[in-house]
Amino acid sequence: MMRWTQALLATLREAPQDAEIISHKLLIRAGMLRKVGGGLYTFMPLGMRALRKVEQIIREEMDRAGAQEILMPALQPAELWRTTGRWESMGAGMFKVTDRKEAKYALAPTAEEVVTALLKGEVSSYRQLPKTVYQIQTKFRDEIRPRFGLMRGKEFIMKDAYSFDTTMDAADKSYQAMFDAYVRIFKRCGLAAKPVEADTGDIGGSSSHEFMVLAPSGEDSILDCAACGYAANQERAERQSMPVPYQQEVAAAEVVDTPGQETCVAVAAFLNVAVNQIVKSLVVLANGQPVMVLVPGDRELNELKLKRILGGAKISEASAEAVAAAVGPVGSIGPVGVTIPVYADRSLEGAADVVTGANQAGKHLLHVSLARDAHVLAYEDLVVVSEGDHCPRCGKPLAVRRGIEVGHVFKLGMKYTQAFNATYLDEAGAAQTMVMGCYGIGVTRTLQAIVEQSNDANGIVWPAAIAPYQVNLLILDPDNRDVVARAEALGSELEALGVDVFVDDRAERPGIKFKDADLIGLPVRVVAGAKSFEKGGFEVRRRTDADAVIRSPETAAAAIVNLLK
RNA sequence: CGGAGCGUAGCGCAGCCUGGUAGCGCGUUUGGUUCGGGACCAAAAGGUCGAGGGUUCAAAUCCCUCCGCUCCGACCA
Repeated sequence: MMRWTQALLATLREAPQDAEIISHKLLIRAGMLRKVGGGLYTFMPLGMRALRKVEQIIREEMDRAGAQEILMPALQPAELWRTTGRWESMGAGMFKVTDRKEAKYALAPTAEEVVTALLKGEVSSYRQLPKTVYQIQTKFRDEIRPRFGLMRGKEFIMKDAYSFDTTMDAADKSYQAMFDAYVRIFKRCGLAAKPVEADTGDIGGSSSHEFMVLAPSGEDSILDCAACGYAANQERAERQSMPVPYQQEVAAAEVVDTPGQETCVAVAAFLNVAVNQIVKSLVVLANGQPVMVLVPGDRELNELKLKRILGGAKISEASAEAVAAAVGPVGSIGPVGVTIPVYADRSLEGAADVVTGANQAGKHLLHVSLARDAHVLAYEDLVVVSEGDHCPRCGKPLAVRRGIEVGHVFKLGMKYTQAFNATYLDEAGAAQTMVMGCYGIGVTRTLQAIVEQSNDANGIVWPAAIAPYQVNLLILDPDNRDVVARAEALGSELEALGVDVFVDDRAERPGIKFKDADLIGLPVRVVAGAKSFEKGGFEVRRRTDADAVIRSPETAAAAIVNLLK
């Protein structure tokens, strides 16, 4: 039984001005979180208890899925990172430190290298596989912009798990086991988390899913098909491409003056044609070499898709000078007559009467047939999928939603095990490379996502499984010995039944206690006061209920336990 | 890093434009009246005005430099 008068707890009537989203404001106001610096927070006692609840659920489900908990150091020798080349490729996102002997270390942003080196040493036979290990540990990332409290911090707590298998098929099973565990974890946390297809990013590997909590404040966009259940991160989302309508060759390409018209919208208006009759030509650098990409004039290029098509090449923006040197002046470039490689979105396949830049300042070409007038290396899905596009599976329109990424599962294949030469001997005594998967949950982010998804105008509404305490016992007349004695008796009875009780024993007016109880958001509020006893006992109310119910001292504990189920 | 804004008591803010005693609300402490949805009265504590430099008789206020924080874009659990 924790008593407020003894707790390190202060609620705030107003939110600090640097908190932007509701969950951040509420965690600060409810005294659960305090800021230390940008992207750095202290968990106060109440917040700490909620965090431990999330961790415990994760532990239980990881263990249930057959994973084993370990703890690796957060300080990782640079040598390990050099083995995979990520010492360089992680770039500025990784904190690097140097010891007194000038040896370099990474502050763990993740642990593929450490765990792969570990399993390489521990596993030598197929008989020892599969193995999945996990840890719950502080991670460090030098985020360009920490944001929204715990949502994106420089330091955060992550559950990271790693699976090692003999074959791709076996690895798929391990992946599925983790996927299923994630579904259970987020469900037990009271979160509606949606698995969506995702890009693998710098971690690499063949496929991955993110677990997204839908929220307007989320940083990711998700394409969602209500008809068939397809869901994907916008970075990854595909679409059924509808060919642009201009399929008939009508005339030879013809140069027209378009003075000062540089954007697709402007050129379309100037020439009095639809924006999607304009072909948007972009030049980007792939591993430093210029490449042209064509998309319909009303579309955006998805650089990640281009990157995949180009075999993982580093895509970067080309300067206006570089574009001018490669093809022509920015604002008037096009694929006709260029010598650099040209890729086009699938929807442009067969486009035969479109407008492109003429690679001369202030001039465009009418009636361009891509097949006749340009040399397109490949037609691929290259655009950012947006609201209303056709679902790649069923063709129905897709909706765009915002999401908070709370978990991410990856099939890594042999990217890391190959780099470390992490092999085992198969039945025939031949060395084989282990197949790997990795699985992350942002624990601190998950905690905040729970608050983001579960609150009302008065404060937090903790799901019972995560709440720092289950019961908030308000003693309205702390000077009344009889009231205090009966409240204490109920508290002890509840604790004996395994219910965590928080007691507001402050000498404050009732209104203040009610407001604070709503703000802190424990699942059940019990009021003990002279008035409640006149009415027959304790007032019991769930955080989500409109009204309280009177329970006699004899029946209160059982009734409360029942409410918590 | 690019763009925008902010930095004055624990929290929320005013004062700055037009230089001259550092203020308000909440919170905190003490006393009193109150007491079922953020009471009232009285008294009090609490401030390197983000830092450094400059202008000036005089700087929270004007100028310069730096630092920190927040928001919008590229990174990600």
